[in-house]
Amino acid sequence: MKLYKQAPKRNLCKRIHFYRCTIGHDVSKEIITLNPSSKLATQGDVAKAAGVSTATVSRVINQPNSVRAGVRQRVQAAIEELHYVADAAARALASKRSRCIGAVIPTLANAIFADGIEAFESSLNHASFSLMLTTSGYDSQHELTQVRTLIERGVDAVMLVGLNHDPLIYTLLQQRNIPYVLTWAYSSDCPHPCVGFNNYDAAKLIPLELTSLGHQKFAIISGISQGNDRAFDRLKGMCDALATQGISLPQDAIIECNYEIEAGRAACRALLQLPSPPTAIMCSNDVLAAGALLECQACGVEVPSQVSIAGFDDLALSANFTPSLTTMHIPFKLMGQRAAQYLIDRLAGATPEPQQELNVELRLRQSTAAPK
Amino acid sequence: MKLYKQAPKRNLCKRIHFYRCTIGHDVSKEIITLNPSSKLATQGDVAKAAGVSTATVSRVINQPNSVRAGVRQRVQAAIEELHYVADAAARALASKRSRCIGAVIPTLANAIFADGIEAFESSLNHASFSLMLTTSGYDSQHELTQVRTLIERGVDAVMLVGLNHDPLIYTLLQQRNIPYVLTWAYSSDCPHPCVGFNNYDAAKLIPLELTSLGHQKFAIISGISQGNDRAFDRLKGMCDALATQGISLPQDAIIECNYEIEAGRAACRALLQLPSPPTAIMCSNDVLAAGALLECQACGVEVPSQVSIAGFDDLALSANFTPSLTTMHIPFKLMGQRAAQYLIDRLAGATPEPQQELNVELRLRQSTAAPK
DNA sequence: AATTGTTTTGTATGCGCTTACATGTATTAA
DNA sequence: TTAATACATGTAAGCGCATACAAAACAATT
Repeated sequence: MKLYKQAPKRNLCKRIHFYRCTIGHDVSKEIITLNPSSKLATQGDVAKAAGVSTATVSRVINQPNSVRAGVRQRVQAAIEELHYVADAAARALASKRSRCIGAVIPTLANAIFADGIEAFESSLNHASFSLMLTTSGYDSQHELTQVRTLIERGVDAVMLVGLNHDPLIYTLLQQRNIPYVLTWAYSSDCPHPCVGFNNYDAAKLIPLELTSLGHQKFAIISGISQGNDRAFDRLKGMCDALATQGISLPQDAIIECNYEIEAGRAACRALLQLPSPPTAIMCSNDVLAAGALLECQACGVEVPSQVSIAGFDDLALSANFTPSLTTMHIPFKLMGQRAAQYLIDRLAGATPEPQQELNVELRLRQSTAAPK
Repeated sequence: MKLYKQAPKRNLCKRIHFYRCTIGHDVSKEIITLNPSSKLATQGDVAKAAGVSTATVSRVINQPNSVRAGVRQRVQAAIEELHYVADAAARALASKRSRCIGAVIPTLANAIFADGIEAFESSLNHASFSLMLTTSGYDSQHELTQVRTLIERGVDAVMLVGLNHDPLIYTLLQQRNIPYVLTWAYSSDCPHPCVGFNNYDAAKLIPLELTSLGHQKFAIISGISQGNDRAFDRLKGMCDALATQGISLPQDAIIECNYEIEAGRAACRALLQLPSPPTAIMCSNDVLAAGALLECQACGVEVPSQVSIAGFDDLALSANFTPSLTTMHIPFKLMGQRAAQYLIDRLAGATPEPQQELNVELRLRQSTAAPK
């Protein structure tokens, strides 16, 4: 009995060799034997051990090249010897730099922000910055609270998602001269530094593609647009592009809901039940599109023959559905890297390009086709 | 034309009322007018303004009850007046407490850790702690590096995922008396504080359920077990439980791969092509199970009639597939809350229960059935 | 009113580091 | 060789706060 129909194209997997690792395996090379009750070594201890002043120790750590090689090595040896670790609070107090960068994202759920944040964190790490991450739950007042918290924590810079924020946030940041960058969105006339893409323009591409396939009856499943400029812009982009094609959507063909798969399903269900159901459903996010697709599967509605579905964001899942999901691909990883680099450069005193637009790409896949 | 087959059960969505919010909308009530070039107010400024000493200002902030009401109000007024914000670095230096808690998780992708971390962060916030989040990429040496970084940052406590870590991590933490908690796993004989569930025991339930349905030919798609105790335990649990049923798996029926949907697909493809393909595929994670399910869909293999598929983690998506995915439900949110509470209590000087086991629950859904 | 005990407030030190400035040493040019 | 210069290192002053201890104010008791 061979169930399988098609030949494999690749082999991403490894065969197992298990029972070889036991819990508690030891991979360390170095065990420090230090009296836990004894005080931690300070810069002064290192200085004494190396026979130099604390200023020299500080220089070895912060500007190694300004110390002669012989002295530097002696200090470094003492640092190793004493397991010296600089006290971050003291450094921050004296230098006025915490080397921490704060970020406020709407949520960690759905992996919508995962790739971008992971790249952001990784880039910060490489530049010896740490990430202080908070979530706002898509609530602009909570976002303000979180920014306040980050400022109190003494972060050197802040990353935010979207263009639309309580103006007080900018006031607070500017007052303290804290660099910040907006992400997940871009606008050429944005008065703030931003790294992202134009949600409005990107969203326009989807209905244009679908009308060129011959669709006339549309519906939209959108995120809650109030307080969410990305959702708002995507929705407006879709509507405006339809308008250029002479199509205006009835109110009941547009549904706003949370970015949850169940919500996408429910919205799709409602749309399919309309007196005159759409032949194409555009979703402002892949989570919603996945919900719509799954709802169609659950109800036996054929995609794309009975209804076309398009998403936005190109999550990892989307290419793997059957039918695979047509969606807007966003270079999230690059976005995270660029946002991090912007802040790192700013903190280094440089003046990097404040508005950076990223290219998006409509990935046409199986979930969209000409209507019957 | 009515495409829709079944009646809606709920309406999670809101109708749209858009074009009412424009980018840059103003939701703030307070605009601070402060000379950006002027120095930020310090405790001394507040003290002067309120006619008290800096010690009193400090007390108003840290132990309000120890200050008489009248004085306290005067100080608070001065704080407001001057927009005083305490300097976190100075506080940390003087008090030896940063009120930051560090966490190292394997990855942000796939939302595997999202719910737990979000709850963790939220709980910390409520107790005035901030989260410093880093990722290890499932690499124990990188995890060690990240823990070192967190320690250097002066975090008050640390959260880790899994039971199995480089022993040096414990040494470093214990030396400095930094509380820590392990999560996403639990073992009654774990020598470290942990909040989680027994991956081994939980995993056993799945093959037992499937054998009771009559399955005899199994395959497993596992995460990479080396260096990942959760993956290892789940895999071992499944194998051991099968062994109790007199079933031993051939080597080629077990595939380890990364927690990526494409990897799950590829693994499933390979399994279905075996000379004697399984009637049940157990996946140690829902991402892999989703990949398996989607691969079956893509190839026209019927689930569960031709092959049963089970997952682990109960991600939001899993209940929404068609067929819906049988999987192990884990109370991730609760886990995050409990882990945070443990650390908060420890830092408050209490001695909370060091080992906390959470209940898991096998959610039987449509993707598993008796074999033909 | 005097005494004792309790609560509230002030004084002053130091947390551990960075950095401006002073000092000392090596290098170069004249 | 000497003076001028560049470079390396040391000295010492805070950074802004918490907190031990001292002092003062207040309350309770006699």
